[in-house]
Amino acid sequence: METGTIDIDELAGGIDLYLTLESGQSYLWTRSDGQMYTGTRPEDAWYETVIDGEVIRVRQQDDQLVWQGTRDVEPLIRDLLRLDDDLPAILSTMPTAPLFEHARHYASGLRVVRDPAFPTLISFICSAQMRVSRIHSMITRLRETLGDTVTLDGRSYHAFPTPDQLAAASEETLRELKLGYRAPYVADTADMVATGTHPADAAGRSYEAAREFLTQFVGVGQKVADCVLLFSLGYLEAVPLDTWIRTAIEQRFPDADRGSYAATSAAIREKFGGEYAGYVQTYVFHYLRTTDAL
DNA sequence: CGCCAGGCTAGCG
DNA sequence: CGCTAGCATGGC
Repeated sequence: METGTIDIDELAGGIDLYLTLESGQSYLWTRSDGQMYTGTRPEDAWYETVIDGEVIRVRQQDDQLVWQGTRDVEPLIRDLLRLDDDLPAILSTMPTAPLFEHARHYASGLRVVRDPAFPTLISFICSAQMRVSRIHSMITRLRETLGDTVTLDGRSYHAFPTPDQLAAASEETLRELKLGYRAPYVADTADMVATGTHPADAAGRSYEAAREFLTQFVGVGQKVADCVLLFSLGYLEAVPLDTWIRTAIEQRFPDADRGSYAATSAAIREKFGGEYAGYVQTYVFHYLRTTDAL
């Protein structure tokens, strides 16, 4: 086992690990105390996952991120948590309205994640009409049932299934894992990826072309595509229009409602500051979802 | 019991 | 193109 630390003071804008991993962006981590998405901050608990075949354990202790891994996973952590992002610079693009001020203070230290593309694609296909905590349980079941097992220090950890592993599961199996009507979407999309069409191939295209590319996957509309672009492929301008943001538009930005998803999306992207509108949206989403601000 | 959750697809006009 | 019924599941 390798271990190490990352000084939070050296990160521009620091980090709040709890907010970053429990704000409904990433569903690939679990908490060693089993209290994920219960609204409680971990005290001594670790966040744990398997990425690229490596076990990663990380927790926040005072002014450090402490990590353990099957090898030196610090570069992996820096990549996954976007530790190189200059948070103050990004948040300085937030418009000056009370909603944004509240969200910025409420979620101070939250970083947008950079998760691997295939798990993100499947996670957000599963997210349709589903609460955050339940998306996490669905994805955890997929990992524990279908993914590789990797051990660290005598304990087992589970990777998200590969496209081949997920494609090999029947729709019936996926329904037993409580995916509901999303089971055939996941099965069909896993099959597409296993046979050569990869979501990461959306990268490099213009934002709207990348979004269109992703909608070829079964169960992926424009909203899910925006989530993949923002939380995996680094399109920080992508603003997913979910029910929370739609309610906020209705109540606070009614003039941004242009009817279609694409037109409303473009309008709200400007309302949210443009280049980093998706980053801003992630703060607003977490603020709205976990308070009674609406 | 009804309502809602990080929506999408297929079928219709 | 836009509109809508139907779709699983569990917590409140």
